[in-house]
Amino acid sequence: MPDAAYRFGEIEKKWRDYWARERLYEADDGDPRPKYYCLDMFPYPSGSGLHVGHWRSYVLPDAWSRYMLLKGYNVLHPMGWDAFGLPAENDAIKTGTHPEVNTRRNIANFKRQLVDMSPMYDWTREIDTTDPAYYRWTQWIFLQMFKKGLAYRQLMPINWCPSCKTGLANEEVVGGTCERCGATVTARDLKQWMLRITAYAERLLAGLDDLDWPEKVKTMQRNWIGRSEGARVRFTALDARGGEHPLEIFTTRADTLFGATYMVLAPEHPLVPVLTTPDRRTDVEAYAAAARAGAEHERTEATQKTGRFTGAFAVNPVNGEKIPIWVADYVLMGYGTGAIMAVPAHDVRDYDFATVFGLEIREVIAPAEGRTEIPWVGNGTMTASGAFTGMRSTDGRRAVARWLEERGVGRAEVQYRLRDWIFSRQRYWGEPIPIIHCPRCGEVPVPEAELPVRLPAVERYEPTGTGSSPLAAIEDWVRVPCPECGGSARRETDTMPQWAGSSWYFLRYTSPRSDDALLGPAGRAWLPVDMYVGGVEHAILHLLYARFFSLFLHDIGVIDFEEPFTRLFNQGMITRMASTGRVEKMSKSKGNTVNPDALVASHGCDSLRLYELFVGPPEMDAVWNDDGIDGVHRFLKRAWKWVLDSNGRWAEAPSPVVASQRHLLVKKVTERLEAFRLNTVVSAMMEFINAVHSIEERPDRETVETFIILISPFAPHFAEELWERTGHAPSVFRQGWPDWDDAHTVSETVTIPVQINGRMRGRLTVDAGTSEESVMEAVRRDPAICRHLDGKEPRKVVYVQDKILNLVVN
RNA sequence: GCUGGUGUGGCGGAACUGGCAUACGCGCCGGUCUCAAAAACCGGUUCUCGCAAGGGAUUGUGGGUUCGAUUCCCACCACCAGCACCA
Repeated sequence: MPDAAYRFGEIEKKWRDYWARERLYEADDGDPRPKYYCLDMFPYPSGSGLHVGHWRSYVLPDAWSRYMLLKGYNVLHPMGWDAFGLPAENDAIKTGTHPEVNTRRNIANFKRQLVDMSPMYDWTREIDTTDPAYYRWTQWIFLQMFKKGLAYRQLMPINWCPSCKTGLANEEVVGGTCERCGATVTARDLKQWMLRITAYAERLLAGLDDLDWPEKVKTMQRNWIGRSEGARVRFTALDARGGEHPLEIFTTRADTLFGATYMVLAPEHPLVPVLTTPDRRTDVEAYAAAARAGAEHERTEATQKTGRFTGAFAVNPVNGEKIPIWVADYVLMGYGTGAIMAVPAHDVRDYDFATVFGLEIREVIAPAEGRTEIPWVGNGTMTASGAFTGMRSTDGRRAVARWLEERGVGRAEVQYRLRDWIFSRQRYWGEPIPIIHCPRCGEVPVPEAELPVRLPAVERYEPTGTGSSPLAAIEDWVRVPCPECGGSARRETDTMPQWAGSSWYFLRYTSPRSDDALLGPAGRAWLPVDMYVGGVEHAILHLLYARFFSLFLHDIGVIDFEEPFTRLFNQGMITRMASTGRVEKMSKSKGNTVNPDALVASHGCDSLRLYELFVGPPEMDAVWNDDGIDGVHRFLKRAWKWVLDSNGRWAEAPSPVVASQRHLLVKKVTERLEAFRLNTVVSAMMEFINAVHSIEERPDRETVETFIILISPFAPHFAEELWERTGHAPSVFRQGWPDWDDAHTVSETVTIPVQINGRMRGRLTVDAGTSEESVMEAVRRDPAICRHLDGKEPRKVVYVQDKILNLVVN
């Protein structure tokens, strides 16, 4: 007599061992079934381990992968470690433990916790970005970019985090603070490695159109790339001695060129020292120096416009007018040409500036009918604009650009907000940049055969703070012969940012042990990724970089597609009600985490998996409820009992009610799963158990089998155990996903709500397909409904067969 | 300011294509079992008037379309997220 109790602890261990032994999750390169690649964003293996919020992001793709497996796909569902990064390094500084030791320990702990979830990861394909066999290829990609001129070194004013003592990418600066540590970012001039992502701006933008991604993420990327169409216009600036200097600006509003009443240079603009007149030099230089010292965000947060007049003037090419040249920090060197023409009548920022300094405001666009605001930034009709007067501003923009081009003083141009990617980090725990600096040959790539350039052992992990990484102190590592001339040369000591390894890891899972190529021969068939699941916090950074790497690898023939992630799904976060009554993100730093280990012990892995799905719509944030898991646990116990109570004593055939419940369940679960409405999948199964429970008849074998297969992606151990106990050989995951027949999902009688003047007044149970006349007949025989008619005849009868009857009376 | 999202019971949420609002779960109330408690199981639970039968109200607010609106349209409010002097 088998044990009737639901002993989840024993069951879960039994099947986890079985699946591992049977290698159920290993994806076979040669499998003839159609492939399906379902990818989770791989984690940074932090020391603090997993909380129930992390679980959520892994349970959904796992349930989806198991569903695809049951649908007959050859599923690849891998996992790995994004293990370079500052926490391990900071820990090394504090404790002296080598980051590698630390990282390995954290990975082991993280993996143990992940295994507790019973995801169907193919662990034979596990990768680790800090493994030299892996980062060899990260370095290889860098070298290919270097050879194509896409990686270059430049002295740049960069974002510098004084706490992390390293430069940051623009993408890593959030509201003027360091994304990692929250310190205020300052500006600093350093020679930096850059990746020319801007060369791909147009393709990164265009590629978004066809992706099955959340619109929100696509919009964020579009905004980040920030394409604007406009014109480059050459003014002529005059210095104090009458010398002429071309001064180029970018504008999206060439139609307002006649309204330019002054010009503004960014404080860093090279013409500032050239143009400033001697009497103003001290003042202007002080202003420019102060502006440059402040970080960019300080400039953008200032409410009051500031600036200085250089004393110089420029000539407007359309009318020969001389207008004053100012310096102001509201113009940024990093966008366009670092100089603008100012049209205060039609630009809010120029208007604010002109108001502060009393500069001329000249209207050249007549606003739309009836509007009188100044500044008017919309379209309108051009006025006081020479030959262009009377044109609509949209046409005028093109006309002016053409006019400028004909005279060689301008042309139409597209600008992007996107800037090149600052790729240098002055830290230890990252991929060494594989370049050698030779005094004779310059920047020489490390020969590919010598990759990887391994991280050397160091004694001190502290960043120097001087702008060099700790690697600079290892003389015998730094000093190498030049690969080209053999003379003495020095290694590059900067390392790559954490984003480097994650920009291409999804490729490597497909052929993780390939030694002679980034992508092995079996790899291509798995790609691209069919479903990518992860948090929306990577909407810009990681996803843009990964797309950039993919475009590049496509162009050099490594892969044969341009977009790596066909479909993207963003999970919501798990939040928790704080004592203040506010909802906060669940995180270690907030101290509000819920530990899954305890819940696995008390309720079981399957209950927790189910609750992670049931907690709310997957794309939205969800508030964790400590008692919520009790509900799904009770459901599992009821379902368990329902199956085993009739085990071996099945009904010959299902009653019509049970049959219809079964087909309805398959339909609901399948449709809701396809729509990613996982919370409602769980409730559909609960409703089913409630329904068959109240029917109080023994189920037939097929109904029970169907239920077990349907629940298996969500509660795999539970399903596998019941599958075995009901007399099947494992595994339930080798079964096919059941079908439903619509003929069974509709019942023979229907209950029709009866409304009178739109208000619910009763219900009628009739045969499906009953005619209007018969229904009206039934209404007349029903006194409870008739009394609401007040003895009157309906003025209008609306009858939707099998749906509703609405009677309109006056 | 711009862009995107969200507003439904005490709480998380459900509602296919315009057709019974509040499924499912939590919590709460009552019951069974127990010396007792927990667990488990059974029943109830939008608000409101009413002893009841029954009535009325209700999907952020105000309008509109419709026999009928959580769903479509217009205007507004609140909250959340991202971006923000990008010329």
